[in-house]
Amino acid sequence: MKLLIIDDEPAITETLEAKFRKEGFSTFVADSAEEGMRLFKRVKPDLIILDIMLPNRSGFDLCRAVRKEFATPIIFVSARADEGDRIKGLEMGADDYVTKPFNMSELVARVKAILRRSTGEPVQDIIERGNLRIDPRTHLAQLDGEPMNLSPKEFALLYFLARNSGQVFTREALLDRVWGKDAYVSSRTVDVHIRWLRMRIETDANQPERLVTVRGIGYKFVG
Amino acid sequence: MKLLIIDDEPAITETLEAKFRKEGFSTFVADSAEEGMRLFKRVKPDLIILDIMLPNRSGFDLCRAVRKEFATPIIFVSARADEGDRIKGLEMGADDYVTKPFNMSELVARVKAILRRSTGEPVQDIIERGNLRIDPRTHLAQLDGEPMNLSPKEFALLYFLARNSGQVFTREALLDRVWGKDAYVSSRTVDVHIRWLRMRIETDANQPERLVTVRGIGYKFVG
DNA sequence: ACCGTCGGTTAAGAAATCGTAAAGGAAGCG
DNA sequence: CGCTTCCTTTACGATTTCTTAACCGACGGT
Repeated sequence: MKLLIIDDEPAITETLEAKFRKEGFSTFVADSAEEGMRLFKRVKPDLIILDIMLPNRSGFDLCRAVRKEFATPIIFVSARADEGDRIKGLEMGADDYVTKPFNMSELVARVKAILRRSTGEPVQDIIERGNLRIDPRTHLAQLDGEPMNLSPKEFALLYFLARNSGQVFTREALLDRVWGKDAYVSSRTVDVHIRWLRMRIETDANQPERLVTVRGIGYKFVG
Repeated sequence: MKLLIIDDEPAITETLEAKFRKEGFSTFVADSAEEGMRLFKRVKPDLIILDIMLPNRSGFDLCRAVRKEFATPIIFVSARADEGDRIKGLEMGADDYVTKPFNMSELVARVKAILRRSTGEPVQDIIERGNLRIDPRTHLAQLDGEPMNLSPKEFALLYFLARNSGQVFTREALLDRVWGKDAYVSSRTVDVHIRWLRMRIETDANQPERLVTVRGIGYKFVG
């Protein structure tokens, strides 16, 4: 299990690193958001422990950047017990929020709980449907073994529909669950993304066999 | 969805049971760890709500025993806001940890969230009537295994009538419940849709056996 | 049998829905 | 700052679906 720790206080990072190594994790440390982003892309950690108060860009920005493409669990760490920050963090998709000074054992327990939840068997990570293979962990989608170059939204939409294969979703439901609950976007936007996906995975985009329209309802993945 | 509640305070279990039954869960109650383990093995619940403070063996032991073999989600409930317990609970594999007194609606929300994550599907809505099969989740209607291509209204009407098989509905009632309360259309519109459905599911459209007219009243589904 | 009402049937026009292309804007990146 | 990629909106046309209206036969009461 790989852990990415992003904090600019050496005292903190050293303590965390020692503790988590003892618990059997591989740890990577960055002392800025930029360095953190670089490391993230390179090592693709299983979880991020992120300090909000960072030089230059705040931790919020990094969280947003990561969440745009990946579902990697993020735990916020902050010196401020500010309730506003807490809410902001959780709204942004953080999986947990811990204020300094924190109990080290508690943090370890929370990390383990989140990892168990996010990597546990109920959620099958890699999805295979016919000649289609989607791996959310590496953010790689393949068609007949050939990597497709999907945009973040395309990927998220295809992954969601393929994961819930057969089930029909209205455009609104897709916006809720792929775009996010608070995305105020025209529902026709879904159509456009569906079209782009069809051009990639359908042999004949006029006779869709995988991404099927259910007239009056929405779309579903078949296969 | 089956819920196993393990707590030795009748006041708590009764409240929980009432609330979750109202939400549509099947509930099973045990007032000790031993009884809880017996019930667990027999009913294989989808989720366990577990009090830590139990006579004889503590809830921790039960959690460990269950987790040795099964991945059933467990929510801990405790009167103590003791940080040590909290950590212990999370470390042991609890999926959540709630301290008494707790907000009932919040607990329901957490239970639903965890179940959604671990099973991915809510309820079984599929209707089967003879050679007819209607699945609203995939929006697929089949006759002898062959998919019929129903329009949205046709699908909704057939699903409603089949679901309330045997019951007669006036055209107005059908408009209310299939078209919607605020639909302002002629009641004869129903006749037309009934005809289209008959042409699809009746062997002899002149002698309807499934979508039967009740003269002077309306229509009913037989089967 | 007669007559009034009810339901069956059909076709045409209206309305809704979807596919598609293209333009503008936002955000990331060097 | 300029470039690129990605996202969203919008408009128009094609197609499907819905509704209405009209006509006709069937049924039931008298």
